Amino acid sequence: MSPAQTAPATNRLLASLPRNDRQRLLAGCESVELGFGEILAEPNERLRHVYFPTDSFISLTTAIDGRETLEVGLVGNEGMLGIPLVLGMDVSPLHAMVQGAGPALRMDAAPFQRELGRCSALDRALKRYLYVFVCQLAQTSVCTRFHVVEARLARWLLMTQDRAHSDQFHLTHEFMAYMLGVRRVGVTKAASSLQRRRLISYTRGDITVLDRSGLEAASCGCYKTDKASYTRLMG
Amino acid sequence: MSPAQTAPATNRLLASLPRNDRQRLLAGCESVELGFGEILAEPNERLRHVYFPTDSFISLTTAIDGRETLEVGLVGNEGMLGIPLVLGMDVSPLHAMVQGAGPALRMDAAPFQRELGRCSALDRALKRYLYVFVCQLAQTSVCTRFHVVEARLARWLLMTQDRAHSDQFHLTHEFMAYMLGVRRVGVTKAASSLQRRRLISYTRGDITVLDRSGLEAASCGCYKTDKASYTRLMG
DNA sequence: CATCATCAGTTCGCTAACGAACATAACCAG
DNA sequence: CTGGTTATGTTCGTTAGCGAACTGATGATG
Repeated sequence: MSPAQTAPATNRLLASLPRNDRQRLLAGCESVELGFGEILAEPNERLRHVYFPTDSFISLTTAIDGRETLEVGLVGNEGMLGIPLVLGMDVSPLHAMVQGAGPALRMDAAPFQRELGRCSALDRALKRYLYVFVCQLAQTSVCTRFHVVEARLARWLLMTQDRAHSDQFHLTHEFMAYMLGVRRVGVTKAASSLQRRRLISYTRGDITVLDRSGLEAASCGCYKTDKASYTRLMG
Repeated sequence: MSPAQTAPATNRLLASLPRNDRQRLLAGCESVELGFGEILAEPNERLRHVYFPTDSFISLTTAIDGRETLEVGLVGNEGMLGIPLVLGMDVSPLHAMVQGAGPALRMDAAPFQRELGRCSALDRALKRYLYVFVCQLAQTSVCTRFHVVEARLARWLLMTQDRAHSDQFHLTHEFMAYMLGVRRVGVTKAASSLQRRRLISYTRGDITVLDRSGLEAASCGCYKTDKASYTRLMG
């Protein structure tokens, strides 16, 4: 098993901007290395930075009643962490935690907001991204309500694989349970079923996607729906 | 039983704008009467108008697999239908259906977008509203995942009452089941429990809230969370 | 007034997921 | 190699909600 696809270590949102704008933005960014489990935002706290993942990705979750948790969004190199700033708000409504360790570009909130006001290409791109984000959030709500754990897990693995730019990554059942808002036992059951079906394999947190199209078939339609809305809108 | 609270027949979003801006906007609006069940937007179709409910309210839903449905947002006189236009997109990702019949102000999409570009107070107000909307959408996801039908129904009744500006309104179990994404039977069970507890009463779709604070206690914390984020951000 | 449609209540068997607890198994550090 | 920690597997009894079907009641309509 080779480490599969290589990651383009750029942020696609930034890459889509006109050269001048992009370079000015990059000049205002610093490169940082995000570590697994690092908390980048907490609900009702100020957002001090925005992050453009290049080869890392970040999980957005909501907690409730102290115990229960659910992932409501995932930010990889197709996006940005810090969406509220696009709306002129500097407080995060969500938890943001690093799920895939790796490099990202970081910019302070204040200069970022100045750039937003100045650079209409950036503003347009981020509005578009926010729109897609909201679509996917709505989709996730319904999915979470109606689809069984195995299908939801399959979808989640595909979304993760997309952002990891690799067919293998390290995540435990415990962690996935947290993201999907189910018991660890529920993930174990679903995952071992997917493994029996030779769609994935794993040992002690090392997950490999063996059969991507099989996994798509095992997932609910929500994965394809999300992907379609992304490509339609972000090209 | 008196018809309870009287409705302020204004749209609060518009009311919050500076006099000049407000009057220019109102000049561009026409008054319309929305009928129950009327469809104002369909997924992947163009938004031809925005609506500012004055004494009506609108349900935003997502469907999945053709059958299953879930309400993901509710727009009353505190808001506006047509949020994608704020992001420069003219396609609705959601179904929008009139849940509470009554008057609203309507504006064509094109002049609305011109106003958005011109009037920064409007732009700011709508961004703020969108932010609140996203917060509530995330909250709804988790709520839908973790809370039992009876608590979710209680929450939903409170949200509806807020937008109906009255302690009574007309909606069948069937309809509520559709909004909550559960079977009609599930709503019947939950509603009759709330009725036994003297929190509400109903016959053939005529619902009366008898004990609002009791209903708040019966609901999950999500109602208060939503309300808090609304008042904190929109004043 | 008779009929029909709508709305609400109830039942039955079933399933996905739950909470709790315990059982392996792999890896890690001393 | 040993004991501790982490990751996964399994079991047991319970529960909320499901699909399907049927019953009763209230209003509206002809």
